[in-house]
Amino acid sequence: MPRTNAEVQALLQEYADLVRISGGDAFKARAYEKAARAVGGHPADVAGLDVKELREIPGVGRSIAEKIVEFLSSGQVSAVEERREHIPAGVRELIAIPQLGPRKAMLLHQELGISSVDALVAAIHGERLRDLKGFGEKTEQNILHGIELLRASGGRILLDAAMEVAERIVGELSALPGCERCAYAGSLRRMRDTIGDVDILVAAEASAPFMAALVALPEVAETLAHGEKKTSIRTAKGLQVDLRVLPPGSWGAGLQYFTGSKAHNIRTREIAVRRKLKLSEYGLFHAKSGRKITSETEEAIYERLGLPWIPPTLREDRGEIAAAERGELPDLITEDAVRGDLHTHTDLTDGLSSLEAMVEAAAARGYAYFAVTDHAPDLAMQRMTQEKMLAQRARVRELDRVHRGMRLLHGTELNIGPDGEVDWPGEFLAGFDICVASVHSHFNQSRDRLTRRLVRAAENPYVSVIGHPTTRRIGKRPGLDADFDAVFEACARTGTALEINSHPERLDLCDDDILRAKTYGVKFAVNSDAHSTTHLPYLRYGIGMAQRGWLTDEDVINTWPLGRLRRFLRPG
DNA sequence: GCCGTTTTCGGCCCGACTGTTTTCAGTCG
Repeated sequence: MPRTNAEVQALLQEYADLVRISGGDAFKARAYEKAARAVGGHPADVAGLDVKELREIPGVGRSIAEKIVEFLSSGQVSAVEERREHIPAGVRELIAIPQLGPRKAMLLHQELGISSVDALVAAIHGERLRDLKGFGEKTEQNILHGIELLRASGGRILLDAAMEVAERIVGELSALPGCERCAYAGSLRRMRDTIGDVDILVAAEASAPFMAALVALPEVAETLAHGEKKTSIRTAKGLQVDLRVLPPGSWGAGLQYFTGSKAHNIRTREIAVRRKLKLSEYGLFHAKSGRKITSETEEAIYERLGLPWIPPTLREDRGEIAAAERGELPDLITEDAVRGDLHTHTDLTDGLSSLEAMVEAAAARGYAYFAVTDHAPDLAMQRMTQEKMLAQRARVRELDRVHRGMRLLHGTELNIGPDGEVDWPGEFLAGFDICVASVHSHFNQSRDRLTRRLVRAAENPYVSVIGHPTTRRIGKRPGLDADFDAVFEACARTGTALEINSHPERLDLCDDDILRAKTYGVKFAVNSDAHSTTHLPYLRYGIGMAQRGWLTDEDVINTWPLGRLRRFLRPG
């Protein structure tokens, strides 16, 4: 997504929140929210568009277009500033807590003067909430639980947000004279699902110009350290970025060291010690003489430790060293190996892009096949009908004839009901090329019931893929409390694939689940769940998760040729 | 605030669940 679009999206969303908190017109708030989403999913950069061009974005009318133009020219919007004056930023933070919405947040502020999460926790412990109208003991407990959840992410941020910052900084620093190498390392290079801080490495003779360039970046809110070897900043959004400049000869050792994980590095250093060597961020040395053996590339360092190069996504001390020693590292799936996306939406339901635009964007990514899987009617807000689905199918078949290089599959994302049932009867499901089925409601059922529900969905002959199986939303909602071993076993038995949903807020299944599921012999599908053409590239994050789960092409059905995929999708 | 093949007003995605009420407001997907 272009950076400006993301900024405008955040601003419009903030305005929507502020309208809601101040008790303004709910429809007005919704209009801003809708426009925020539309700008976020708009394929072209909004920077440089005028009012007339902006109004062509669906959901953006005169008033919002003018606010966007004001933002583009001055960096702020007076209407937003005005509302910010009346509502402390801390009050808006409160609505990030699950179970706590704008009305309750405003009541807390007005009645108890609460304007931060900390103050809220103190008020709950002082049992001051239960006297408010609409609050009770149970509400206090729910809010506390929500805060725990929010804090469980430990201030870590989502993978895509960190990636965006890191790639932009790497781009800026790479362009400076004297830059021999530049890359991000750390948990971002290992593609963990959330990121604590961003580590950036530069190989250059002189460090000062790079340090100066980092602190001068526009998104820097605070400089935490500014030295010769290391400089740290914090961005306006609270993300810490550490920059280290290494002598070009130490590049490989530095990259290996700062990529981690800590546990992986401990293992590699132990191997070095056994070989009477010493490994540090400066290189691999003879323990006794201190003479340097190598430091220029990661490959050379691993080689001198008697190991093949280990992909960063495996460096978690989960058996990768032993596998490397035996020459049994998996031949990991790559994004290039993916032949098509099997879970995407259009503006027929809650997507932002038309069918035609989604198909164009998929073709541009070089896919051999592409499935359109809009929501089924039990997600009531989508107002789906059989007639709408059949009309879409007819259009998909037409487009399929036009796109000779790419086969289009017509599918749907079904809702797994409270007892494992899905939206439509078998006769209608038989008409789809692919059915993904996902849980979208009743998250708090008992463990037994949730398990039976998912198993029953896997046993449905028309269901080929279980979408975002745990339904977690990072920092917002934990995964379902079900017996997933039973679910994985059922999927293996019935030939139902488990999705690796690539949306940065989901990444579901996550790496640990994938590793466990794989032991049952399950197949997987790495999908974007795109709701806009701009979301199709999310696939890279799902691929990261799949690599962290040690998956190969063979494990993932959407790397397979179309014929083999179709046989897998066949009901039964 | 947006939108329009019932078009410049009067609708706006709908339904369920929870915890608080005693007939409903707030939150969520």
